[in-house]
Amino acid sequence: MPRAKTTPQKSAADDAECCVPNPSTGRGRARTVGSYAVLCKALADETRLEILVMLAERTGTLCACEIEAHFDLSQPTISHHLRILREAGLVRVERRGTWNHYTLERQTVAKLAALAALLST
Amino acid sequence: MPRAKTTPQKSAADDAECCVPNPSTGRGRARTVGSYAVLCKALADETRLEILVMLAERTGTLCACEIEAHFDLSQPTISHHLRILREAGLVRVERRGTWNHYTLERQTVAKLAALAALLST
DNA sequence: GTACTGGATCGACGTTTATCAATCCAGCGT
DNA sequence: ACGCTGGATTGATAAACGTCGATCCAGTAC
Repeated sequence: MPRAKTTPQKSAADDAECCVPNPSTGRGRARTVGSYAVLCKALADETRLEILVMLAERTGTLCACEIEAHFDLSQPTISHHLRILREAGLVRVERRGTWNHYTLERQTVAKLAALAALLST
Repeated sequence: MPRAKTTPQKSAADDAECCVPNPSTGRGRARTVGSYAVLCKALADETRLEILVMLAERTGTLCACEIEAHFDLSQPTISHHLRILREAGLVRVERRGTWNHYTLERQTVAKLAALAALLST
């Protein structure tokens, strides 16, 4: 606990405080963070990041089978990653007949940029 | 891998292709991703995100004791999170006497913006 | 109808992660 | 020298995560 207030003398270092007095502690928007946590969690995997880069490189859509062909992972694993990306709002799926076409949800990517901006303030 | 690609030839479905022909198998540059994965992993925790927001709100530094006082977590847990943030290059620590002062490493935050830009291409 | 195929879901297994209590280390003060 | 204090390190534990094989479901083609 920051108990350094008991001796306010200017003994050796007057500013030997542990930190700045910490006023009002801007506790305000440090609570909106949960929304970004799920987003970052979805991005915190190399496979998922690579999928997103694949989608970003192609402006069009990409079907799941092609995504799957790009990795040495099993089909359930890719399906699992796509599910996480979908639930995070990072990709959108469109069923065309039997095949699923995925597109990047750039609106959610913008949220990542918003986080970067929030931390640059 | 029994699910090997059978390369759906034009059996009967003329244009019912699963996706665009997929030429050149763009396997190229989707490899830079590993660098971003560690960054996102460090961000993929609510506590760590909140610490970063605290640091971003204050332009100055923040000592570990004050960070610890903000959470209901034990001291080793906070120390663990700070370690991960440090190893990810997101914060820089400066030992002043007994206390450790942390500052946000905005250069690394810029890397997050770079990822957002990469995905917006 | 049956047969086939793209994809999701279900268990299960091994690894990683967040958390804690206990301990250890390094400065500071008397 | 001591004691005290801020922080890091060390196990240990429980939850979450990534991966797979097996299975199931929904379209399509025959």
